[in-house]
Amino acid sequence: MVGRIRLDLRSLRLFLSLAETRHFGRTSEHLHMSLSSASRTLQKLEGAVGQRLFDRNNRGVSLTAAGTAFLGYARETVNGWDTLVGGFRGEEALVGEISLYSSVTATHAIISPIIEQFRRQYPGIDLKLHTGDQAQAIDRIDRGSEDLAIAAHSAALSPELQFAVLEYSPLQLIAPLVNCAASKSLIGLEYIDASVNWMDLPLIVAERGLARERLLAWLAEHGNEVDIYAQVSGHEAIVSMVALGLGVGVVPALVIENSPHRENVRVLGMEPALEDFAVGICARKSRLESPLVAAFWECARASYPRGF
Amino acid sequence: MVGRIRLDLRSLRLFLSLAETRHFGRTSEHLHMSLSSASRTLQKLEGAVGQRLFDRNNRGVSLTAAGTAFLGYARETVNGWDTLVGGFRGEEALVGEISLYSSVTATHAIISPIIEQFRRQYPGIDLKLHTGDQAQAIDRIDRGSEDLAIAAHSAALSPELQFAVLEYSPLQLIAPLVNCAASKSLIGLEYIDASVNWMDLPLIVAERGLARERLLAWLAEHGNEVDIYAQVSGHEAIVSMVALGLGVGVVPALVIENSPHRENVRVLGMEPALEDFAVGICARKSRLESPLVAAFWECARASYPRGF
DNA sequence: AACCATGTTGCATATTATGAAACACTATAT
DNA sequence: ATATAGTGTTTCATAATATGCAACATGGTT
Repeated sequence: MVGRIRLDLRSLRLFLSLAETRHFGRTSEHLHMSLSSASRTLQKLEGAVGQRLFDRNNRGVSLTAAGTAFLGYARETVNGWDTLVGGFRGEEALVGEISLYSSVTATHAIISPIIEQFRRQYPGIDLKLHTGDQAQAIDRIDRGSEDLAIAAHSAALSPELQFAVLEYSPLQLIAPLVNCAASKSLIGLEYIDASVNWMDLPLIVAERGLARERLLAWLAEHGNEVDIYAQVSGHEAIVSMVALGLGVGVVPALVIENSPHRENVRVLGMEPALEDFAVGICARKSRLESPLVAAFWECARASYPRGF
Repeated sequence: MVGRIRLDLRSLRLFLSLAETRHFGRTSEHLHMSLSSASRTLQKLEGAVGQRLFDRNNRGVSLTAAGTAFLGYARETVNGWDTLVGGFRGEEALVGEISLYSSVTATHAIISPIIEQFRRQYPGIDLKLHTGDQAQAIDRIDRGSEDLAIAAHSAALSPELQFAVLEYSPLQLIAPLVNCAASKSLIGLEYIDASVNWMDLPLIVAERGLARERLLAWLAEHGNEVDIYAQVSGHEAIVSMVALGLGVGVVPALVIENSPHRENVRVLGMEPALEDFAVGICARKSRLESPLVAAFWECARASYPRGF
């Protein structure tokens, strides 16, 4: 329809997210839309307003004066809508959407009980679940492209982030059960001891993340030289490859327990043991100001009382 | 996009208009959209809100409790947008749209100078011009389907309406120049006098409206019996038919002056003369509370200083 | 010069909005 | 009891808009 002024909630949510992230890529991830669509949608909003709301350059975007003026209106309109519609749905009911990043394993093993309670208590909140390598979790939170994530606690956590441990999962070394070079090297062994020659053990490690860091630190400290056979993205893939007899690997027990291949691998002890994964939930402190994000946080706390 | 919450300005404007008119037909006219589209759009808004905003019945609609609660949010959002965007466009600038009803003739003859000034002063206001038979003008204002209209002043004007005369246009009897029965009957005559037999003059009158009323009253008072040959919608059509030699008719001078057929008709005097048309601008007093509607009203006043 | 990271644009396709026409329902007039 | 009028709803074909992939443009870094 020609001459139609286009203002809608999605445009306003895009505007608000971009004002916070100042990065089209992160905002498009956050809102689960393509970068080009985000760019186009903002251009439409700017056309309707008749002003540029953001300056763009190759380092990202920044709010213009008009954009700063628009912020108040956008917040009031979106918050007013959420409050009003939430009020219709029931006392203190919340309405809107939040995003959560998790690995496939954590989705089944950790998030399931939280989601069960969350959906019951907050039917008006739309949870956008994004799955991938948990090694990226903290980074995605840090750069604002996800509201929440399930991650392993890292010592070097930015002060802008809030972390709450839900449970601990030991890092375990797994070997294949199938007859292969690796299982032959480890025949009859329950622990990795001095008799084991690491060079005979093709090692499958994560491309990045805490499991990798802790394993490499352990190996450096114990002076063993190893043959890193493969570097893969995601613990689940490690379990698959070990099960196939391609080598040995180190993954959280949680991943083993939830793998379809768990009966094709065996756990070997390591002395000393690797430090446990402190698996928990993470969000930017600024995002926790949102009642929607806070609601999920509280459900996580309630579902894992021993964790927090 | 599934699950998308649809709130946009057009939906809000629809809601606000319907809250005022309580009639889908008038609101769809007001917003220049089809009735089915208005119905569908409101249903979408109600879906997004999760509540019925209007009860419908065969006499129209009424606000529900949820609808009443939604009113404040809708007004603030629409007014906030107009204020903000207007502010971007310049000090005191107004943004939005208004509707105006007028005959084709009045558009050229009366509205042109107003529009010229209006567009210069208020580039942010979108004027929706709706043309048709001016006899419907007052009715359309009365039932809320137009913001403003150019109309002939009527004695029986509702107190809810505001009228301002812009100029006077005499009602004139016109006869064809072409050789036909009517022109033969009037040959050599400059005035309708006692020698004229009205039964020899096929009369073309408006279906309704002030011109018709005044003509019929005049004829009743002067005791002449007439042959009403045709009843048509719109003064412009009367001029066309008279020019074609189909009969005589009574129309405002304004219409004659602006007709492409004005050189094919001649004006005959009537003693006593019919009362002039007081052509002016009309709006509901409640609509004049809108700064946009008031802005147009002020431009009309400025363009016709002798009129108000 | 090559590469990287940012955002923009062209274009084909998917999705949604739209209006004409038919429909459903109720009140009113005959 | 039947026909008509007035209200809003639904079906369906078409128009309009949104979307994402891929290519592109630009500037900074190596």
